[in-house]
Amino acid sequence: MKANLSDVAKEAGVSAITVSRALRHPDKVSKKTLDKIMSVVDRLGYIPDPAARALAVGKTNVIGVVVPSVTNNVFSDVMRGIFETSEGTKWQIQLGNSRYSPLEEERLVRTFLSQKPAGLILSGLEQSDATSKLLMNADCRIVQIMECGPAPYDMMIGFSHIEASRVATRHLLDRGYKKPGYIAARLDPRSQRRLQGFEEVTTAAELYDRARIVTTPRPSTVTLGCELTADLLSKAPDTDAILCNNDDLALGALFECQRRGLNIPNEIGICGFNDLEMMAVANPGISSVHTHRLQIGQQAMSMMDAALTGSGPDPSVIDVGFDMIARQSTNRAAR
Amino acid sequence: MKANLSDVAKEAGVSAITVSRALRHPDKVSKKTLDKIMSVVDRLGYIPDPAARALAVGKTNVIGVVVPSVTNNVFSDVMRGIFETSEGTKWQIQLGNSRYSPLEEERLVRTFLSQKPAGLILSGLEQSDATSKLLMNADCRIVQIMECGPAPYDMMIGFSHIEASRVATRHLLDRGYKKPGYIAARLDPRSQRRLQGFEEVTTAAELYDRARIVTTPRPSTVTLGCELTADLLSKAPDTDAILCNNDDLALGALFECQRRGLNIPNEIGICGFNDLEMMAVANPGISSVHTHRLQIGQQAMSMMDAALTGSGPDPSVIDVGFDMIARQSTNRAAR
DNA sequence: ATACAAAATGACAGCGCTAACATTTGTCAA
DNA sequence: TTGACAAATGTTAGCGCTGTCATTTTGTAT
Repeated sequence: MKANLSDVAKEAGVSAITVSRALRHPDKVSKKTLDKIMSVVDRLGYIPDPAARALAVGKTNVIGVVVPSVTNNVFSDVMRGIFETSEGTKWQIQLGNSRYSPLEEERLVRTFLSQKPAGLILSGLEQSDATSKLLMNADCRIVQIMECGPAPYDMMIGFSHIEASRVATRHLLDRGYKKPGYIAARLDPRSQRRLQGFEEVTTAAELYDRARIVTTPRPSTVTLGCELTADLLSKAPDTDAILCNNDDLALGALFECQRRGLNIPNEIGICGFNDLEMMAVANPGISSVHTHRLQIGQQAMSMMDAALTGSGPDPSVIDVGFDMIARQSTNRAAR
Repeated sequence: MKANLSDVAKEAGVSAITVSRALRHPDKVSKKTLDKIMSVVDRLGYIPDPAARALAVGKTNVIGVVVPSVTNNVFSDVMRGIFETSEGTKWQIQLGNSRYSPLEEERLVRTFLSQKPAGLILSGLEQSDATSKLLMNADCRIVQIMECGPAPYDMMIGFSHIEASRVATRHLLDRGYKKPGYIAARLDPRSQRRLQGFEEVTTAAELYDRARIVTTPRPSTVTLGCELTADLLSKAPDTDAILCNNDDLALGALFECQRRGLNIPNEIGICGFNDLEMMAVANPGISSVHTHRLQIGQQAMSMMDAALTGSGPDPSVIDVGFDMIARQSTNRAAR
């Protein structure tokens, strides 16, 4: 039923290898035979078998992508960028969900590597030792995404989370908030660095108070944002600003404060992280650190493509930065 | 460097096929040789080459999943269910993003089929003619998700969107709203059926008004919810309830109405669709039709697994239903 | 017309694995 | 002890493709 190379070859009156060449290196085949072969390919609906090709070449067109979550808005934007940019290229995206587990990540990397992928896209700087070893010896290109840091395996694109949260914290202090708190869910390494930035800056300003930091290992949701805010306000009722580890929590904080009749931004300021689209239209608009998630996905994929096709330079490490977006929720009246 | 079957075989003092059997059909190999082989496999860190296996067997362990969006909350929940449930099985998920384009879907199905997948998971009832033909002749199991309808290719899991929106519309009428409007973005087939349900019920109640239906092909966002609401209220200012095609739009509607100082639910009622987690904690809580997205993903995957491993019955079509969740946003005071 | 290089095409082997069949080994009853 | 049968293991071939090298064809300069 399904045609293979030699079927096409027979039909076109050439040898199999010529058909292979026509498909892979059209410039190595005369115009005339190329045309004939292509017409036969069309007529027979021939589609090359990727497994056979992979076996012969020892490489696939697969690019493995490991993300810690498929539901998190941040990663879905990144994924969208990757998918978008991969379209029209020969690269085939294969997605793995590590669920924030280094062990699961290791398993995924192992599985991906066994498929002889052309490339691997991973999140973050730190991997388990075993994963690191696998990656160092891996015979494929690697892009680490989301963060920027020293010693990439290969290529890297992201931004400094600690610097971003320093900027957000300073923003709160600049606006005159004196008792800022911090709420965070599921502390992955990036969240930890963000918390660290907050601690640094508040400590330097002598405004650090351990009681105003509320965290939980549970996954982040808007509902959890409400709960953590309630927690924070019961432990430290005089808190006058909340820096949220992400925007889900920030929206929850907003809802919770509204319910309590707290005036935002005067009685309490709220600042999120990531700047999800909805932050701009909430009431009041929520200040947030805008992160270039889509761009990270897009550029990760185009770096990968450039590296694999050998086209263009190899920028290797890109810091896409971030933007502090100040909105109503931290726009405290001068006092 | 990397060990293959015959390396293992040599080391274990058996033939290659015995190693293959030890790995694939351990019961066909004596306990003694099995142990020996396994220890060599461990020692050499042998990992089978999936491409070679695929070529020999003419089938892979890949299950192709085509979703229309990777950012939409609905599909990220479904994806999560699929990934979760695939863990621990031998099935390898391969994700494709059709971006709501039937042509892109066709391309993806074609690509997936060329890889001889074990199964395919697709969204919705309708595919392009070409896609349909591919699927009917496909040598793999198929699960259609999100909707329930007649004539599945193979298996199916979802719910009736038209019935769900009928119920939501009746809910609004039951609560005494007399001038309900409808807002929708990107009208995929499921959204269209939801709109249809709204039209049916309002027409039957003699409350249908074309001017109260505002749609746009743009992708759905909270911001767009604000805009569509503004549109609706400018075209038909006396609208007293908004049924939103999804929860992003509903949240946008809430924000917009708040900004206009409209009392929710008394001056205007708002009802969403999907019941995202945040609906419950918004102010006021937003009524919504709860859909079992995670469950759809999970069950789609377990149906697939059962069908492929031949274990368990073959329920073929499952309607997971939906639940109308009434909250404050439609709780109009009796008048 | 001849020589020669370059372009186009082909023959062959092999990537790593497994299905199908073939052979050996083990077990048990007569 | 022998034969019959089952269990365990092995041999062979081939899945569909492409790299390498060999051969043929074409184009060009003399």
